Amino acid sequence: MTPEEQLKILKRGVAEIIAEEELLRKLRRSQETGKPLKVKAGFDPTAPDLHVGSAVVIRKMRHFQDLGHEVIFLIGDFTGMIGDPSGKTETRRQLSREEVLLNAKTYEEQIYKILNPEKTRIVFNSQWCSRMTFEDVIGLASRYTVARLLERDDFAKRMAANQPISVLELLYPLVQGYDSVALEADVELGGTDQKFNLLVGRVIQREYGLEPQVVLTMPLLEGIDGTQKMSKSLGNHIGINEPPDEIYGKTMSVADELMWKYFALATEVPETEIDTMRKRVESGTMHPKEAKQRLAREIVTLYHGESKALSAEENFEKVFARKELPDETPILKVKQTDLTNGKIWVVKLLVLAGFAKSNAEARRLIEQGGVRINQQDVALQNGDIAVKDGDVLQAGKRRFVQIAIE
RNA sequence: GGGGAGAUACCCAAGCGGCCAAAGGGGGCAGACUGUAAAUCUGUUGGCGAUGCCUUCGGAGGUUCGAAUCCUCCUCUCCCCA
Repeated sequence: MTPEEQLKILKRGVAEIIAEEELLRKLRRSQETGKPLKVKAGFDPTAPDLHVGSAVVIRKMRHFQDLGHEVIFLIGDFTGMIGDPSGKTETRRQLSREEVLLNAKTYEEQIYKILNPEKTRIVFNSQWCSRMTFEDVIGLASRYTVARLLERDDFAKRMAANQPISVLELLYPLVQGYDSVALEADVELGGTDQKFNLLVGRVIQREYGLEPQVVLTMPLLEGIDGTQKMSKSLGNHIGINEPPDEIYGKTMSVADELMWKYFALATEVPETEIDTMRKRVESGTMHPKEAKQRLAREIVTLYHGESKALSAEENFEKVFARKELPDETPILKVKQTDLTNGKIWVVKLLVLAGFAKSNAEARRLIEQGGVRINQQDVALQNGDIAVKDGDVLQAGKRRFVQIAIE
């Protein structure tokens, strides 16, 4: 494949390439010398649950792999092990060596749903960071100015809003840049929110006498709430490890306007095909639901295979279109000792099922008409109710559990 | 080093001696409407088998019949000066 053809594939879905000519040059050289490009992307060691949003970058890594390049999956364990002493200790607490290794293992299990294990190198930045002397650190720090660090958008905003910025945070971009030096990266991938850090990497590499990396940013995918970027902590994510029904259902709840972005960034459906669908939906010859079902199928197929995708679709239709009970529901084991004369307090049952965190919350759920047993509404006045094997408890529209007495 | 401002529930933010489990907004959850869309509207959003009780307003003490509100010390943040 010619470098030009490679470039075309790599350009799909990207937000920005800095600089495109440089990438083309690197691709050409790679082909001439037979030396694959080193493509690096960094990941936080604290969040081992990958979702469709974080997969956008990983999918792009896969594209590089398929073109024969070397992909380096960098886990930023060094910074994670230091933690950030400023402000919110909870969000950036210090991780132990064991935790980091455990998280790394979890990453491995997940990324190979996307990446080719044969062509992936997993590295930890503690490998070189922890060996740096204070002298090395001073040397690194002297290569960048505070003014330039403060150019970064969120730093600038926080300065303007009189919010704290720790020196460590200021150092993060430099550490990340140094990673590119240590790895001699040719290309670094990241979300558009990483653009600043990725660019710092170019400057630092040049300072250390290396050819600057090409920076390739991917658009951030909004979560299922449709407004904020997908993230686990915001709870608007679709995890790639979630069961097929969950992935399917969550995808269906994405706003219509957003589904095209999902198609482009989260699936491999050819761009021309996406365009055609979009035109058909806009002209009214295709129902938006139909297009979105295709989307949901595509995404489930990527992580669970086609047959699971089809059964997820069938289940979805059954539960939400026909309002029937799903084929399979999780089992809730109710102990004989929880029952009095075969009865149990509804409120307690909801807590037992994990549908409410407290009795008060369970009460509210019932008062608001969100609870059903075998499709029958339950009221608070029902008090203790008789339950038997096979009864199905439902909270809200999508949470079901089947009771098994033991 | 000196001076000033501030820390309130998941987040933002009002309250500045009792009427405060704490306004308002966001988010979440539930209901209606739908294509489980989105948007919109309504309700709800500390705990307790509960017309009452218990725990919450950065932390620890204190004043008071009574403290988110007043005092003392501590921790953290921001601003101005050096």
